[in-house]
Amino acid sequence: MANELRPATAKGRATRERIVQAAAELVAEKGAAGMSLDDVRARTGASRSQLYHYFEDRDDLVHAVIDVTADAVLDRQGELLDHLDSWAGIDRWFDTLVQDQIDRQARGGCPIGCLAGQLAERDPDARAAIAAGLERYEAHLRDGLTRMKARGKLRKDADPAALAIATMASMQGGLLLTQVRRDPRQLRIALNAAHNNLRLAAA
Amino acid sequence: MANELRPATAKGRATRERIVQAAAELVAEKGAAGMSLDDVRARTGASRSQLYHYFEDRDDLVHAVIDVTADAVLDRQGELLDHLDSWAGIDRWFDTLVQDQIDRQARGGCPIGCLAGQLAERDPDARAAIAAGLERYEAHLRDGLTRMKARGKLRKDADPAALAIATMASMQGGLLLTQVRRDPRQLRIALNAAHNNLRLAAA
DNA sequence: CGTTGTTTGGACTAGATAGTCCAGACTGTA
DNA sequence: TACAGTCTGGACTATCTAGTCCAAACAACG
Repeated sequence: MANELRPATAKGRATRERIVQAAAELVAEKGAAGMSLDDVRARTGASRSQLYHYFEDRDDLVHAVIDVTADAVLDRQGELLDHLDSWAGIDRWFDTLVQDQIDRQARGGCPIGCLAGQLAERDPDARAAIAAGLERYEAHLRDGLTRMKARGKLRKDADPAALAIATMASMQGGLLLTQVRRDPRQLRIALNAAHNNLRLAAA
Repeated sequence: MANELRPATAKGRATRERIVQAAAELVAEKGAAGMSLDDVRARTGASRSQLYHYFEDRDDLVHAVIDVTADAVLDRQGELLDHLDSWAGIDRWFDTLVQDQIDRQARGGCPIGCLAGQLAERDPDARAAIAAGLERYEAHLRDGLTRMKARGKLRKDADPAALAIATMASMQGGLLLTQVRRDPRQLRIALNAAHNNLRLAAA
C-alpha cells in the first residue's frame, strides 16, 4: 500500500505526529490558508514524500490540524472542564479564560473558533470537524449544568443545552472582540453577562 | 502622479468602485486569502494596471474591502440601528438578525466578524479596520442604550458601554455557532441570553 | 542472508500568484 | 488643435505552491 493513513510503525507515528504538530503551529500563526506545505517541510525537516505518505493532500492535513487543535484546547483546560457543575467551578473556568487572554496579550482568539471563519464556507469537511471540536467543548459545560439541575441547583424549567449554547456564544464572541480590540476586558464583560444569564436559571 | 489613491475623474471613481465591489464579493465567497487579483480581474474585466492604479497593493485592496463591507452591513440594517433605544427596537433588531440567518440558511456568519479570525493576527492594519467597522456598529447600540438610560428606562448604575459589548459578543458568538452548525437557532438562543442580560439593567 | 513492506529523499511538473513596466487611449482644458 | 494629466491594455518576471514519481534507505523477520 502506498498511502497508509495510520502509520504502521512507531517511527511512522512519530513522524506523522511531528508533521501535524508543526502544521498546527503554522495554522495558528499564519492562518489555515497561509500555511504552506513548504513551511511544514522547513519546520519539520520532512520531505515532500513524507507529507504525502501520511496525508492524502493538503486538506487532509488541515483536517488533522483541526482535530489536534481541539484536542490541545480540551487537554490544556483539563480538569477545569470536569468541574463545570458548580458556580465556583464555572467562575474558575471563566477566570482562567480571561487570565489566559491577559497572558497572551489578547492575541490569537479561540484556536478553534478562529478556524470557523476561515474554513466554514470553504471546506464542508473542515466545518464538520470544527463543529465536532466545539461540540466536545460545549458538552463539558452542558453536562455540568445538567448535573447542577439534577442536584437542584438550577430551576426545574432550566434548559442546560440552551444555557450551554448561550455561554459558548458569549465566550466565542468575547474572544473575537478581545482579539480584534486587543483588550481582554471584552471577554471579561462578555463572560460576566454569560454569568448573569446562567444565574437567572439558578433555583 | 502615477498612483492616485483617490481617482480624479468620475470614470476613475466608478472603476475603483467596481473593483472594490467585486473584491468584496470574492472575499465573502472565498475568504480574504482566497481572493486573488486574477479573480477580481476576471469578474470586473479590469486590467492589471487598473488594479495597481487604484490600489497600492493587494493588502490595500483588502483594507478597502473591509471598509466597504462594514459600510454595507450598516447600510443594510439602516434605520433598524437608529432605534436601538427601546426594548421593542432592540427586539426588532434581534429578530431581523435571526431571520436573516434563516433566509441565508445559516451561511456566511457575520461579514465583518468573519474577517477578524482571518486577518486579525496577519495584518495589523486590517485588524484596525475591522475594529473600526465593529466599533461603528456597536456605537449604534451603545448610543441607543445611553438614550434609554437618560430616559430612565435603565437603572442609574447601568453601564451602556458594557451592555453594548456583551450584546455584541453574544451576537458574534451566536453567528459563529450558527455558521459552524448551520443552525440559526444558535443565534436565537444567544440573543435571548443577551436580551436577558439587558433586562437585568432595566429600571 | 534475502525478502517484504514501510519510510524517506529529492527531482520534477504544472499552474497560480503578486507585482512591474511601458506604451497607448482617453478626456478635459488652454 | 495641442497639451497634460488620467486611465487602460497587456506582456513579462519572479516566486511560490500543490502534487507526482521513482529509487533508495531502513527495519522486521523468515
